[in-house]
Amino acid sequence: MPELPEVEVVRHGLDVWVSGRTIESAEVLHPRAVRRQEGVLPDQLKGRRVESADRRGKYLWLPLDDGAALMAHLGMSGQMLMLPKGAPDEKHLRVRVTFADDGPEMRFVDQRTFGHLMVTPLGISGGRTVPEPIVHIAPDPLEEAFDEKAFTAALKKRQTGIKRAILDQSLISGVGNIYADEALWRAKLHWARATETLTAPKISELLAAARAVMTEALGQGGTSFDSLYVNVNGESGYFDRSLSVYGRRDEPCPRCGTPIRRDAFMNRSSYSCPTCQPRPRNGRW
DNA sequence: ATCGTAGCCTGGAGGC
DNA sequence: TGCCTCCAGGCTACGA
Repeated sequence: MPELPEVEVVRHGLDVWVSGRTIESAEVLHPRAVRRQEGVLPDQLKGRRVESADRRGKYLWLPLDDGAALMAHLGMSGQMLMLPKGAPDEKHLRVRVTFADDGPEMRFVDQRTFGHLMVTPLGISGGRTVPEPIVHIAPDPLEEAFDEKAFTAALKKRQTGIKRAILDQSLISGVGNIYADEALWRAKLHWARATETLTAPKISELLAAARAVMTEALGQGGTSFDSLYVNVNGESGYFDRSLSVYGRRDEPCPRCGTPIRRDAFMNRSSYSCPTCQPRPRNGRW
């Protein structure tokens, strides 16, 4: 499941493989794979040169030489793959982009179709140039532009639980269910802890934990539970071995040995240690 | 404005 | 064996 570290691995791969290349054609094989302007995307891409590959949170984009950008969100199962021309099509191939040279083509493959591509103008947000549709999302914690004081102030104003808050991309971007659980465990915070009860030092500790776990995951190529997350060469990451709580129901807490619990949360799961992360008396869901 | 939830989607796992 | 239900979960739309 691609969160910030996984998307960064893909971004880096695209930067290496497509920067400076000129797009020859684009082919859309599934209508849901392109949002807003599926019919014109091929025309918008044809003949454009890719400048680089950029990212904020879980969004990545390729700035183009006409000032627009090809933006991608991988959703749950999206992959960006580089493959030689003529390689057999994947079962869930959604978009194919070919280049005006002999190098590999770029493919957007997505089993569950939660991901999408889009050609969009660029705008300004948080001191950076980003695609217009995502100017509302906050900087991610690995960005220079991330403003810890502003984040702390905004967080304390929220009337909700801490996990719900850090999954809100308008407060902090790039954190998904896996790294939220890992960061909360490292900071010894229960997911339902009311945001307004957190002190600035505790928020700072949580942020440091989020940065640390995501940086470590990046160093191991990201987290792959199944074949759904892979880099541009189709290779899995192996940070799943280093996860402390996520997906480890009933396994011992690496810190104290208490069996990890799984709670239902927002129609999905939260993993935590009952001893290190006691349930707050006045928690919020 | 703020907060919380349903629904989108496919395929693997597990129950019967 | 095959059918059924559950589960994974980021984001948008929408209701309170």
